[in-house]
Amino acid sequence: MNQTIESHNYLRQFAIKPSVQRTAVMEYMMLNRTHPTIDEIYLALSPSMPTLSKTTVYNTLDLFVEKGAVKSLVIDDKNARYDVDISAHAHFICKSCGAIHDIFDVKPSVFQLPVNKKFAIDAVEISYSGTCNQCKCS
Amino acid sequence: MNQTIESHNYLRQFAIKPSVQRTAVMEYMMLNRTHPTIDEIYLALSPSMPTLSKTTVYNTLDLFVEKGAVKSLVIDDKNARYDVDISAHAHFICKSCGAIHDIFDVKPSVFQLPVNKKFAIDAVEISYSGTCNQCKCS
DNA sequence: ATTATCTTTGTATTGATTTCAAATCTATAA
DNA sequence: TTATAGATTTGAAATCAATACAAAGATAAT
Repeated sequence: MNQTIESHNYLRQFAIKPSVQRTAVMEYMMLNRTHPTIDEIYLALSPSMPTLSKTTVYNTLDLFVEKGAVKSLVIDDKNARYDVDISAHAHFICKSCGAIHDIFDVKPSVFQLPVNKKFAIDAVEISYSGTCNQCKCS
Repeated sequence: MNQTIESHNYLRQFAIKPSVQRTAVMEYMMLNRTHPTIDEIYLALSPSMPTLSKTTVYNTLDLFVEKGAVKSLVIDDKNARYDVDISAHAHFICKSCGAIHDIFDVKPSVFQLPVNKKFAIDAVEISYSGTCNQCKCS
């Protein structure tokens, strides 16, 4: 399968050994760019991989984050979210329905890391919140 | 006590009825600007208020956030954090020790909310992460 | 003083995440 | 091929922050 090969290669780029489980998780991330939770990934893959364990999904995402292949988001206070798009962009969470959306039209300078004498800053997360139109109009 | 009166007045400004518990929590927040967790607040007040319930601390902070007297932070994936400083500023979390620090020297424009057709954006949280000097040098 | 309302409390429950040891898989050398 | 070491996966149990909820207590108005 084409997608499988793509996720394979992507994993290799980050020095991640592509096991069946890891490839399936990465393939899911690449096809579903919805900032999924562990549970969503597990529930989506479980039918076609009945032996998959949720612990494996936790382990796998931890590894992906450690290797820099995906970013973990803390925007949602209920669950950890994961983003396969590691480019500089912000996120919006609808406080009503919980959906998370990308916000790309943010000035690049916003993502510049400030220099600080007390801390070595190496990452920034920009999280907007409010209500999405769908929730607003219902 | 002076601090008690101050927190009293502060609560009134946000239309929060100042009960004994609410005043104690707000007083703690004003004297300890360390972005405490629910547990930290509870453990700090518990000795002098033996009947205090942790549920009350949860209820109280929920109310404070709802009324706009404090901001809740999602920067820490382990616990909710609360900040009595509601002015526009960013935060830094040390991934080693977990401490959270204010970052004030961020350009004000960074806190401007983008206009978006799909969402009504009404808040932004800017979270930096890395390692603090204390952790780096030990 | 009585009643209605608001607030606090404690217990029980939920649910995400972690821990951990056993089982399974993979790669390589003998 | 077979043996073996190392890496990965699995499932069960434990942890712990957060929530739900109903009873108890406090407050304010009549």
